[in-house]
Amino acid sequence: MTSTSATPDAARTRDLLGAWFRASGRHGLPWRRLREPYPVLVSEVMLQQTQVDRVVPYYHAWLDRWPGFAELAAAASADVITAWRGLGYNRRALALHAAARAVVERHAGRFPWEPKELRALPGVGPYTAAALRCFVLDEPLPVLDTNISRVIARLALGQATARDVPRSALEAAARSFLPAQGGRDHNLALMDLGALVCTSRTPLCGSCPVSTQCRWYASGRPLPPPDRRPPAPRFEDTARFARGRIVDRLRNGPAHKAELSGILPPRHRPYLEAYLASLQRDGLAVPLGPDTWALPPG
DNA sequence: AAACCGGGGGT
DNA sequence: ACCCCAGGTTT
Repeated sequence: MTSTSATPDAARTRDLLGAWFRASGRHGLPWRRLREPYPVLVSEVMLQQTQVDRVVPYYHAWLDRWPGFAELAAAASADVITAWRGLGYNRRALALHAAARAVVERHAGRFPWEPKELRALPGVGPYTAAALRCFVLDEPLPVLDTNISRVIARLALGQATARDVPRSALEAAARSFLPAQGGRDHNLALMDLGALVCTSRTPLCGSCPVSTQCRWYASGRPLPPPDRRPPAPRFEDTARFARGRIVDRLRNGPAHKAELSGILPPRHRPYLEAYLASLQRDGLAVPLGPDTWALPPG
């Protein structure tokens, strides 16, 4: 069939995508094309649910302070949490710290590339494990982040979003486009296309290098089915907001419970004990005395 | 499968 | 006001 085919041609799609990537990819990102696992792991964990532009300065500061697994493993938890200020999802900082210690202590400083051991590192799930092997070792693997998932859902499956597509279907479709060898530039191209052109809200199909291959474009870009989740509560009313406030105060040093209560909106104050217990469970706070709390020293 | 986990920027 | 983001872990 021709360009009116119902399904994209894999080789043609790869070629068009590759040419676009060489001309328009985000080649300036500092973690691109590095072949060592440490800086790539740092970038990947920082990029979990945090946008690229905000990660860049943190990435540089982090590598400057802790240039390798050994240095990070030797750091104090409190310093790691403090350096994470502003990135959000503070448990990721602890995971990265614990992963560095696992590499040093459990794997004798040798990065565990075997999938099972890789996935056992704290903070390394399906995406990050595939990303590390693909971007550092240049292996042809499906790498399904939110951007690539959306591109594959549209291009290969004709869906407006990846929301209702089973992961197995996304994997199979992504695999069908992979080159026989390599794969780093291919997946980076898909990722950049999703970030720069095939965006979630207002995709720029007029500027898309693979619109002629796209099933979603060919079918007139049908809208996604309506999302029928209940509306989320105001962020200021969530435990996440209160926990974030507490951790941010502890970054300045130990604090008495009365002060911690004072920095919370009144609506949260009855739950201070519960918030502190959950933070202690997560390793983000420890009691110093009966009523004084701090970041974990270890 | 669903809930939980922060914060900032874009629209 | 609402959406989005180089997800992972726990239940």
